[in-house]
Amino acid sequence: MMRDLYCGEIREEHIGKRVSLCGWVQRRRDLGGLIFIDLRDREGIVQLQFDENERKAAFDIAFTVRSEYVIKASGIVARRGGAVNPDLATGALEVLTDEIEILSRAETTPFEILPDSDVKEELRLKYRYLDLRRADLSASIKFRHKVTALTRNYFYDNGFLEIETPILNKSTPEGARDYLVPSRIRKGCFYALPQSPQIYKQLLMLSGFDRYIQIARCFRDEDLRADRQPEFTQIDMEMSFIDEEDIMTLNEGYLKKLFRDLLGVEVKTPFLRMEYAEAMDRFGSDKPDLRFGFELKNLSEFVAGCGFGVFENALKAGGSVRGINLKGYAGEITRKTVDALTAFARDYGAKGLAFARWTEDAPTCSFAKFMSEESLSAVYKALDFEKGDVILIVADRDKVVFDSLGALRVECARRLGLLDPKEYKFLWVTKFPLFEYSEEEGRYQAMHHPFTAPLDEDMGEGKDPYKARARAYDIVLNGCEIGGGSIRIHRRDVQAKMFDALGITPEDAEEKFGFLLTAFRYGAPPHGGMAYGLDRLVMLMLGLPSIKDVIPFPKAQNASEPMSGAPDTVAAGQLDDLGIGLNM
RNA sequence: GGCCCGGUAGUUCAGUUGGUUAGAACGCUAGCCUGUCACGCUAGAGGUCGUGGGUUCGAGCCCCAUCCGGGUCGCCA
Repeated sequence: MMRDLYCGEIREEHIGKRVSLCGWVQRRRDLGGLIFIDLRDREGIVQLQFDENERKAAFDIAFTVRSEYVIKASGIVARRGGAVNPDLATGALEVLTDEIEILSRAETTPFEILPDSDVKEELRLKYRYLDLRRADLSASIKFRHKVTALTRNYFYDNGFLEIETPILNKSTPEGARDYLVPSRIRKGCFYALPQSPQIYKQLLMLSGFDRYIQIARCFRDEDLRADRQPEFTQIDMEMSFIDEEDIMTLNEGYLKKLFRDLLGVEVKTPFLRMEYAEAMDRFGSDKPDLRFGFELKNLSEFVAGCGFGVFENALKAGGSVRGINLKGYAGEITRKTVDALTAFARDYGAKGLAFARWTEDAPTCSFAKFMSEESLSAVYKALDFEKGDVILIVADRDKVVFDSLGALRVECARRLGLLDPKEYKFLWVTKFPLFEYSEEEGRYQAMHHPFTAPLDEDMGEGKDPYKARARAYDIVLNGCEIGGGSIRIHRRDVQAKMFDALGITPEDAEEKFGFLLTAFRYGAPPHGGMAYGLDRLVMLMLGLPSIKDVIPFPKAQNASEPMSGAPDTVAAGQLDDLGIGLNM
């Protein structure tokens, strides 16, 4: 029964040899007394040839074969009698088939199994097993395997141990919503699925496994996006007796090897490093895309008392006025485009967009008439505004200014075709704020997580803890956060201060994280680590628009799985076993 | 929860100002064809225009409601 080799593996060296192949019928071409079948398996396609005059029995079976039938075929490999197909690795060869067995018939599939077929995602997900037969999707899944294999090997070679952490965990309701799993043995109690293996990997450090790696499934019950699934995979690592530099250097080596071996792309190391504050100031984002310019300029000092109410009010409210210059793109960024960009900026909270466009002798400016001439020329000068340019300005709270301008510079680059998916710009963003204020909750929250160590220089007497920066770092690729991590707190007193600053009482801390705090009593090494979003990383490497394209069985936007229908209701008896009653 | 886009044959889509029997391509079925590879030629089958209501002599098209899908903002320590 066993095949001799994969269809896509047949080469010149097999000419004259007899082979047995198994696969799916991609296409049948019936020329009368001659039939060709393209046979497909996971490694590719080869052409089977059936000649009525020479091999009548096989020909008669081939006549009845239809698309997606599963067949076994045997015959002699030969050079093609007709033209070569340059699009196939096997394009100069064919198998003169004398034996064919239909292993399974197939109904007409709901969509054609073609590499470039453009089918609604809903249908693709419902019949995902058919979608996975398509060459482009199956190539992505195979590529993903290569990434995980290389990843394991790289970290194994560097002394890392792969260790599994639990899936059924205690819920620690900081951060994202947990997926909960009811306990039958302890009715009324719930496990939570891990949002990350964070606490367990830290405990592994306390246990002495000083280099840990895991390719870990993680779960977050939040809304989906093109780059966000409720169930996703992290490349998760942790190390002891190291600092930021050690982790960054090791991971630069990893990414360099990953991109060289799997994409043939040489990336320069060390990567550029930029503090969070600089990233925000220059790019309005903590994950700036460095493939293009359009940097933000702070115009606040030039527009104080300028006469334009919108600008002045933003400053009075403690905000800022900032702008970008789309240098030389006045031709492409038309007035109509500016209107579209204004609508775009509104999505990010901006109330409007001040702009100036200079195509003719003098600029067209949306705010010149409200401003003193000195202020206007100061603004133009600060932005280096010249003929051929378009400038866009937002005045608001800093958060809105950064969010909207940060998004605008990327949107403009996208519209101008400046985003080359084959260009890879890596960046470490460092020294994130330790805390961020949540307006919804009315309190400070940990920006990374509550186990992140503060910078030594930001601690101590008289320092405002809420201005402290963290020993946290993100690795950014082309404007996308592909990973992040931090040096962790390994001293109980510092951890206690951290909880105190977060408004978590010692009793709450004990209740939620007591086991970790207790563990710190018995000798904790300095440690830190990071984690990559594997799905995003693979998506970016392949230049694909969605992580669904690199996940075999992804969830749809409503977090359901269209093929199986999960999530679904369960029998009343199952709920009784769990002591659960529904209240809907 | 907000905003944007979409739902017409198995698939991808077109469908004019509201007007005769809703079209095309691919796929499917049958026939012919010995060098195709997106084979070709001929013929054929295939439709709850997402659903419900309304306006109208007449609705795929207009109005209201609703369901489903995608993207995005909020959200995602």
